Amino acid sequence: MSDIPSELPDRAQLMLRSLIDHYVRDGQPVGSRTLARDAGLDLSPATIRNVMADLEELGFICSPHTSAGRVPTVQGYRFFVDTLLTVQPLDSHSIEKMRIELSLEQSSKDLVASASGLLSGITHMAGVVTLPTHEHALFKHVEFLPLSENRVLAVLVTGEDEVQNRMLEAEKHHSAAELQQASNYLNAMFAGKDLAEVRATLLHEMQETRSNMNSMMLTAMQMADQVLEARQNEDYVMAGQTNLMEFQELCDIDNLRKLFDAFNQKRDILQLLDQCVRSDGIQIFIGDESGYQMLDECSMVTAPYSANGEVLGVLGVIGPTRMAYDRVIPIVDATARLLGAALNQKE
Amino acid sequence: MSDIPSELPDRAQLMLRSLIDHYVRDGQPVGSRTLARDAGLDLSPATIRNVMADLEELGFICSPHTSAGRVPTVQGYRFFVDTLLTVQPLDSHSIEKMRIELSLEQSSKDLVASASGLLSGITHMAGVVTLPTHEHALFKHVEFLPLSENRVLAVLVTGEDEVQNRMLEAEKHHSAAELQQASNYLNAMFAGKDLAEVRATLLHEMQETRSNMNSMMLTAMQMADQVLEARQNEDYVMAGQTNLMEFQELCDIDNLRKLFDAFNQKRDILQLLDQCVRSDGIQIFIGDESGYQMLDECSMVTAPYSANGEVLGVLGVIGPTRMAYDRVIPIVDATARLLGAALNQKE
DNA sequence: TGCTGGCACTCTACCGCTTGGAGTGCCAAA
DNA sequence: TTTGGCACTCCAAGCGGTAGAGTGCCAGCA
Repeated sequence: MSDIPSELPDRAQLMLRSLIDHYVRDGQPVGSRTLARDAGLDLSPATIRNVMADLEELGFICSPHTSAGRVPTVQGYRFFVDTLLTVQPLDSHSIEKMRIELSLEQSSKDLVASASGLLSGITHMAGVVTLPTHEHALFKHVEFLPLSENRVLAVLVTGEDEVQNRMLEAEKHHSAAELQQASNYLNAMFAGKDLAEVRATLLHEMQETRSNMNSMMLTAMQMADQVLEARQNEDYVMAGQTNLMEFQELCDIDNLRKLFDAFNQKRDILQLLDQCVRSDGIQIFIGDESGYQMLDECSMVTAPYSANGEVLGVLGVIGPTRMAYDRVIPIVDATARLLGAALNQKE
Repeated sequence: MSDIPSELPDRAQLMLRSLIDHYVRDGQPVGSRTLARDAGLDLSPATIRNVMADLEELGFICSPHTSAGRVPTVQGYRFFVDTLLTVQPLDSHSIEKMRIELSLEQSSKDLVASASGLLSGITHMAGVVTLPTHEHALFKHVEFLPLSENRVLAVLVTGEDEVQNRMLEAEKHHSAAELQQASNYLNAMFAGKDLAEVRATLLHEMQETRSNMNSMMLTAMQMADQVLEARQNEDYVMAGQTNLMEFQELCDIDNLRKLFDAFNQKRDILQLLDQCVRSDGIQIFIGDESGYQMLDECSMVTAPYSANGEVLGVLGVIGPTRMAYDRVIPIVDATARLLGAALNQKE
């Protein structure tokens, strides 16, 4: 639609930036007079109005009604974020608070919760952090315990003492001794190996050498396979949802309900977050860019976090479209790095 | 304050009941004309007004302003619930839905989630179910696994294959063999015993016979003690919180936030639910009776649920004060019984 | 050509006023 | 004891007027 957005005159860019600054600060449509006063351009309101008309034509701003000021559109924010934005360095107080909070000795699940709490606490919006995938965690130990009938409890210890339980249905009842044998076998074979590698080896072995295996080995492998198969428990931890109720523009009870339902449902949000794992670096969805109606009035700023060079998950902030991107981006960025570091340290 | 509430004339009782019926149905203050038409008393509005004045004096109803109808007060609802209410039998469709949902084979945690979902689904309000306490569950099996440094992973299997992990900090590093020995000892000693009994025995033994124990036994007991000590993970599962957004009277964004914060915080709600465990049977908090400000506009209907004659937890419904108590009470009651039965069946 | 002041215009938010409807309380009569 | 009647009160909604904010356009100026 727009002809030469990249060649938008400096003056117009400056004005757009100033307008967004203003609007983010106090949520009111910004008029030409205000902008003339504060944009630092030393132009009369009339001139400002001319430029604003141009910006409106380009789709970067619009006015709610004839005699209101202008408000940034999604495209306006997008242009701002992509080409005008200069991030504000994080204030030392916040960063210190984060560092301390995330350097406490705690399980990775607790770390994730802390990170989520920090994000929401510092930004006064909603924080969200996906649980780290264990794709590349190390197999450390597995233990099988007999339960009633054919059920077997599998306890899998990975990487840095992360523990997971899983209930398996076996084909027949196994005694504690049999199961002990099976786990010994697996532990001897796989300890210290990468989980993905373990899985691959398992599948391969089961296909290739099936006939050569004794029944104990086969049982062990089948059960291990079940344990590893079911580990796709994608999930996230969210904090500060209620912060979003403070924002005027989100206070439509109907939309608020859709939003909170989506948070509880998790499916859509997970799908969205999933898109952010791949893009390495900050990813931003502004307003309806997300494609989900309940997020039409919201923006989401995310960053993947990683340890040992492996991306483990995504974290981010959800808030109103009218958010201080220049402040939020470094916060999300820093949190991702600190969380990664904290998880790394555990290894 | 009121002199002879128990001797409230039949006619007045009938009117209060009819007024509450009306108000619950459409949320508007009820006037004398409406009541004259529908209360089935064949009296003129003027007479109705006289009686209404009495009810107002007793504190059972009040009018928002001079020329509005009357609205039940908390005391009005209380009197209604305590002495006027005749519960409506549950429609067979709902009860069947519940029975099916809760008879599926699932872990007790999932059962609790299902029950919570059912409560909110059927009542269109928020459902809440505390996790079952395991106080009286049976000790089945314990397993210790060595992790890094001095940490030990304890896996406790109770009653009907409920599994719990716990991370322990030991005083020194233990080998897998040592830990195996310890768990063997405990399993032999306590398998099949009541958890509370196990705990008591442990404490007793550790005090009395400390000097006679070998170090393995001592270690085993200390660790077992740690495992059982930290099992007070009171928690609840909630569903349908967003249903509450549909109610006009709760739509004050400020109060809504306080409410949702309380739901997330859990502490206050847990404390309230805790009061309901003791009272055997339906317990109802109407409006500010709960003592928590964020629940001033809400009522809570709860019932304890139990299996094997032991109370395991509480479940209930949270909704606006203006709720159909006669419909909600049997739902809560039935859910408690069905959940208890489902948990029972697992044993 | 670009900038500016001036001016007419538009729209919202707010205030005060009026009106209709709903419901009450009280009183006198049945 | 019940009832119809009546005066009264209050809210909600509609209406007109006004002030304020902001716009678009235009003619004049550098």
